[in-house]
Amino acid sequence: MSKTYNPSEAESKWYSYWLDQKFFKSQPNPNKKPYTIVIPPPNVTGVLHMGHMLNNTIQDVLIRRARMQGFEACWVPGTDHASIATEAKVVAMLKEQGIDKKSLSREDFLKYAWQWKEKYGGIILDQLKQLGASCDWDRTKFTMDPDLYDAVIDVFIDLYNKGLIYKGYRMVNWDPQGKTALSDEEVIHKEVNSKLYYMKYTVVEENSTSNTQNPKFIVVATTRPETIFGDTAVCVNPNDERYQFLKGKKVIVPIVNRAVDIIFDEYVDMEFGTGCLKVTPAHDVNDNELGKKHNLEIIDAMNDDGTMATVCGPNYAGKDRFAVRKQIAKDLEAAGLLEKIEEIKNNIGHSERTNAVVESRLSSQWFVDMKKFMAKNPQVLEDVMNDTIQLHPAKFKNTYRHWLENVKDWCISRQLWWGHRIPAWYNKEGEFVVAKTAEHALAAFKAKDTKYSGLTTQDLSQDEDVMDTWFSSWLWPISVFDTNVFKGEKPSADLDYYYPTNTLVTAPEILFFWVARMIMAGYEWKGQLPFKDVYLTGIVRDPQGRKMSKSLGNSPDPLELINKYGADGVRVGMLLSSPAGNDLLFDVKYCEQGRNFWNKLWNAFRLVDMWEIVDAPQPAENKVAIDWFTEKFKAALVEIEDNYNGLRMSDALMGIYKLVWDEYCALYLEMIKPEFGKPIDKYTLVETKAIFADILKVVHPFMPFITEELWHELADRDEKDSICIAAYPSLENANETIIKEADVAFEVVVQVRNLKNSKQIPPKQLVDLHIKTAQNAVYEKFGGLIKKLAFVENIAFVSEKTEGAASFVIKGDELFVPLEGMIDPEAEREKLQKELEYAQGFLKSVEAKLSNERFVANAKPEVVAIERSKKADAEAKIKALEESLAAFK
RNA sequence: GGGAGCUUAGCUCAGCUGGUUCAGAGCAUCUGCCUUACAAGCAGAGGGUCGGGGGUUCGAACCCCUCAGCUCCCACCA
Repeated sequence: MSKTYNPSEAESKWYSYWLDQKFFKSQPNPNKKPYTIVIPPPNVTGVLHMGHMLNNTIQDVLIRRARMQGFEACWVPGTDHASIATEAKVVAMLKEQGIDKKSLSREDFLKYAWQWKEKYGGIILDQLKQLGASCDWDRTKFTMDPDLYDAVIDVFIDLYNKGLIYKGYRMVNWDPQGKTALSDEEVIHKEVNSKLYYMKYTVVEENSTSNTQNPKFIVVATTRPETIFGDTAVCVNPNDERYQFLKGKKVIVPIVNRAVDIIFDEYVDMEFGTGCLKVTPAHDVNDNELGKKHNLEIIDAMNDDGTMATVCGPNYAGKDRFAVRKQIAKDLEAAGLLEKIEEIKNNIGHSERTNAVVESRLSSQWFVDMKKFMAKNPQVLEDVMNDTIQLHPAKFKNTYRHWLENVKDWCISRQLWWGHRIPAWYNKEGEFVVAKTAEHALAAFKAKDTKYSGLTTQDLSQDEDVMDTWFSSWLWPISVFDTNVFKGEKPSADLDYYYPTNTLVTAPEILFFWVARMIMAGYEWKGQLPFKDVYLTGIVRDPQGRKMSKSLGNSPDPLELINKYGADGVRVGMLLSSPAGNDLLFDVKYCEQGRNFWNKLWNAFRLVDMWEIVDAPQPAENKVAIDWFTEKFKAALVEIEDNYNGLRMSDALMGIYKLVWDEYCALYLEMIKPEFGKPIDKYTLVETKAIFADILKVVHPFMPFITEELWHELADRDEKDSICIAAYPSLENANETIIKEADVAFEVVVQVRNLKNSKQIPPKQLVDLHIKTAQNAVYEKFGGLIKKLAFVENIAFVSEKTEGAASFVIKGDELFVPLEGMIDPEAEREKLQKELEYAQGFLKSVEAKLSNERFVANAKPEVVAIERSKKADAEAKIKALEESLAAFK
């Protein structure tokens, strides 16, 4: 009864074994170099999706390989509190229970939020375990753990004290659904179909006696008629001939019936719309700039939830902005003040998290002064540009630079409760100090001025807002190891040892959100870069190239995939098609291929496992097979290593795949395989198992479970002897000679097999092989293997062409397979003739090159030498072919 | 509107500074095999004038120009 492999059983068995044995646990070890990865913390309440699968498989492959290579491998897991996303989920959950967030106190709301976090938090980490992720789980961190929370507060205070954080009343991106400010990076611009409304503004004539019967209008085009309540001017270009008559005039804003000034500014594009721009300083960034320049009044016409403000009057106040847009259009039409509506396409900002249409809104927010910050930390840009920090693929360097060179101040306050609360304290007059606690704040007030001497902590209230999630994640590579360093203390032993980390694996979408800012934080608080390599993964798409999304339902459930193909199969499936930085079109067929791969490995083991040992000398061809494979293995390993070093994970995997499938299974095992039921010599079996063990090691980072299973099947091992801590095979240069010789032998095998195939001779039917060559040695050395692989009975060296034989030419050697009666001489002749013509054509092109003086003079000597040897080879081949052919004449 | 990148076999992609192996890999396809490790397999085979055009060079998938198509990022034109 042959053994079978059950992936799910093996996966749970070996994963708990690894945990029990603490193989993933890491501590600073002065005798080893560290290899560190910090996980991009997934949302604490998230569930595993295909992007995580890809991302974490890559990290696990890297970390497992490093561990086997003798590094002190440390992969730190954790989760992110995801302020706005989590708060939105909790609000939705409460709503389902009939609870309105507004009815809750901050404390009560946070209680619910924490309950939610306890319930759903960490599910995703358990899912990662099913994938085989070898994280040091004892180091699991959460961005709102007390110490990490503290670190964020310390950082805020530190930056404030350094003058790098300021509070400002400014135009910010406002999410009316989340009712919070957003940073520029959280606004996604999408092209949408909009309407351009042409509205008539009546021109006020100074001389009121002039014809009121026939008032003059100017027409203003806008996509946002609902903001007319905030209009405080109409602007035209001073060079616009059409509107010169408006100088010093006022116009009446329709519906609102307010007279506003005409202002002139070159900002206005004469080509767009009518060349008249309504200016709404409270609701548009540009209008706001114009407002400042021309000293305009600011009228805020909208509430924080996107409904219209009371200033809009009873007909509109309290109604949603989009409803009012339509209503205004109607009302304008009714009043005869709407000239036309035009369909246009324009870009509208949407909230990254809630997808609500973002408003520009004036409000009081906290900002990080990025220009100052960058001036202080020029390495943030330099070290990426000079590859001290390497981005993979490198094309992202440009993107990175462009962003940094145009970086805007970072709005870090969010009008939410779930997050790190801003450590600013206000007195009743609204004056504030930044301090860690109310007590500190009180002291700070008192230190500022004696007029605060009567103040008590009761008089102080803390800022209601929390910070942008990324304001905690940017500390991640430091804060998972040490949080006191932000207080200005000496770095902990952990931080000193593990930092900087080695490789960060993440998505290009968060290059600015996260990667760039981690680099900033790294220099600011540790004086050092946070990682050396950044591997930017692509987006996982479906086979049609569409982004995987819940609404399309085109995303497979990762856990179902694991169930079906085994974690090993899915890991391989993810990486088979995933060059760094390119999107990958995911198809389950890759998982199938992955499953077939581990199945292949398993069957190879079954074969090796069933052989009985015989006490006999080792056959010569087995020795040759072992020698050959040993060199082949070295050569493959060098190539695989090179791919790893360039973080070309798919290429590394493909190298391993071919090593296992083509070289080890299809060739090596077939070479040494005894006849069915026959035993094998001891030496060969021992060697074969040793080779197998080395192969398992190389495969292990990609397929950890089955390799662990086979590691233990292959030999008796005690419980400390796991493949995940076994020493990775060392790199050695291969002896290319034997590899090249073997390639000639394999060419013979293929030719013989092909011959049988084309003549419909059963593959296992024995044939003879005659070889006409000047160099017998190679054929003698590999003769045994040729016989075995090609089912050849006798090999004879001949000096003349064999009659009645099929023939082929390899290099300058002629080979014959006598097949009396099965040969069509005419067909043979034609085949040889064709080959001859090809070879002659080839020779001609080589000769043309060599006879070109400029080639010989200009080309590198190596290149010329190569051409010369090509010429010699071609000539030898032609000679052999001609001889073969001559026999037919 | 600015910037980056892509176009190589039916599909997904390699091809590092122009010159062995330069036209490749995996999958798919076709042919023949249920040969006791594996049909989730074995043995073979076919398939591309490297998006079009022009140029530089002894030599171009690779460098330059140009045209066409696609993708992504950034950006406040109502």
